Amino acid sequence: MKVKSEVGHQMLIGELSERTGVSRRLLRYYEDQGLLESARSTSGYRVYGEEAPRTVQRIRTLLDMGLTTRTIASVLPCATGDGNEPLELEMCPSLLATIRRELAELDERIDELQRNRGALAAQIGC
DNA sequence: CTTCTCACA
DNA sequence: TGTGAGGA
Repeated sequence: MKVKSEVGHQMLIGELSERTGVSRRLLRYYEDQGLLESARSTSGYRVYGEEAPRTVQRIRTLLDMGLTTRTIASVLPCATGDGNEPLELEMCPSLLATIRRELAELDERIDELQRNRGALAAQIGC
């Protein structure tokens, strides 16, 4: 058996891109935003570990929840949800605060949208 | 494959 | 938030 370092599946950006369906350009962008990290090969290429595809998936689902990259950068370390559907967050006081703040901003936007909707609907007698 | 920049939706 | 292009 492998007693020492299990290197796992390392990959370059092209492979990570294919496995995740996220463009290379976007993967670099995520790294720029502090969401994704990579090691470098001797030739300067980005090298990703085997957990990278899962990390990218988590980034995608958090973006789909409407979070900004900045927020995701702080939330991501708490994300432990495995590969598929349900993202699981290891809750802690600061994460809870972040989520509550996000909900509050969402409620504010909803209120504003409802006011906009009301004003507009009134114009056609609804 | 890398970096950077400018521009744009 | 995400992309394309051009150049070193």
